[in-house]
Amino acid sequence: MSERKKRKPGETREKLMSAVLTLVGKGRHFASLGIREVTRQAGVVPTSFYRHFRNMDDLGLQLVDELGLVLRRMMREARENVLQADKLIEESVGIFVSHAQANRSYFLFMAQGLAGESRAIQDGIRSEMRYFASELANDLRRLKMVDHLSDGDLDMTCDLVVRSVAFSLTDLIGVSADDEYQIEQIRKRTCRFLQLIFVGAAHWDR
Amino acid sequence: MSERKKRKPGETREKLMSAVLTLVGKGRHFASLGIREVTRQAGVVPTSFYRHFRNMDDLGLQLVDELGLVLRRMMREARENVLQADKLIEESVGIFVSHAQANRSYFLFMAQGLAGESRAIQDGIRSEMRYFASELANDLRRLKMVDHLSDGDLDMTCDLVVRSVAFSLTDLIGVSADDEYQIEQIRKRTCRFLQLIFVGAAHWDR
DNA sequence: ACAACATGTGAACAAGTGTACACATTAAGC
DNA sequence: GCTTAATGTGTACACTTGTTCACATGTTGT
Repeated sequence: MSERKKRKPGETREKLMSAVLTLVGKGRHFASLGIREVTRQAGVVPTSFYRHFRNMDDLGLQLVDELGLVLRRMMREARENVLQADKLIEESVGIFVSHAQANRSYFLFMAQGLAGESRAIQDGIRSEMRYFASELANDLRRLKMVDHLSDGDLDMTCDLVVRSVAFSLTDLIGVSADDEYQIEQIRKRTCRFLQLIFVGAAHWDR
Repeated sequence: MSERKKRKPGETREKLMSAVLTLVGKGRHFASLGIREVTRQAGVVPTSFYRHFRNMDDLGLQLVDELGLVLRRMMREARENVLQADKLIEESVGIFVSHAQANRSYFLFMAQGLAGESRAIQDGIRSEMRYFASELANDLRRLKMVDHLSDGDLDMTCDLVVRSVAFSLTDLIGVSADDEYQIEQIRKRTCRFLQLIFVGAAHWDR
């Protein structure tokens, strides 16, 4: 295979997907976007859309896949940086918040998709959250922090943790991306939520 | 004032608002609805819309107000029926789930609005949730169940409770309205979440 | 070099959109 | 009963929408 010429393959595809993210980042809702609007934002003729996607839901599903990559990157960074257990929550939530800012549009899209119009996208995002929760359960087991919990109870706990963190996305929506004070408040509150949950888990028995 | 004739005042207004709820109940997202589509569903000519609302966001805001009434009715029913404290969680979650089924469209609209396109609607729904959480805190204080918690910690706990219940709305979206088994699963899981949170609150200190 | 293919483009269409205006009907107040 | 305001209706206009088609261009494999 030789080196690529002027136009990289899949360049328009990327432009279309990031056009959606741009519009979502500007406050638009995915469900209200049309093909023409997206192609216009991407600087491409409407017909090009069909070269890469069958319809908007198709594009949304591929965005969910990219979202999965973003989440995995975040998870890896958390695993590398959270070494000692005592600051586990603070570190993890901090990494989450900074990723949510760096990839704001992806997380906005995620928050929208959970109650969005496309069932397939809903399921995709829910599936990503389940995977995330199960990985979290694995990590907690490995760190020997939850030996007294049954597998089912640990899964439930991690599910609740992931949900609580995900819900804080709706808080982040409400503040402008550079309002450091408000973001710090959200970060602290999310930490307290998780601490409360882990205190509950530590005293859970039945 | 005399009795009303054929056309009740505000009849079209109601028809428009419930037309939106009908469409949302069918799986559509509020952000993707247009004036013409709503008036068509309501069996009304497009121009009538402007007699009652300035635009779709205006209608959405008035729907948030009605949602507030629905939530208050639910709260009243919970207060009447939850007498003994030992079954507090089961009873409350049960009442929530049954209300969420009876007013499915309202709660779908609520779940959508949290990450919706209109900032005003987002804020409205968040405000309803805050009110709900503060009322819950009052009740718990009155029942003498949380004497060891400071006001701030109690507020946080109730906030987390309300969020967890609200998040289960996104679960209810995913199942058809008559899938009793799945709904029962969601009910049980939500109960466990709340139990875990309350165990955490019972052992919370600092 | 040439065929096969993937990708981008412009014009075109029918259908749907938001909104304004003038007009009809009804309800309420004097 | 008459006036006034509120509410519903039909028409119209300028745009936007999704989608198709025929065609141009560039890339790849042989």
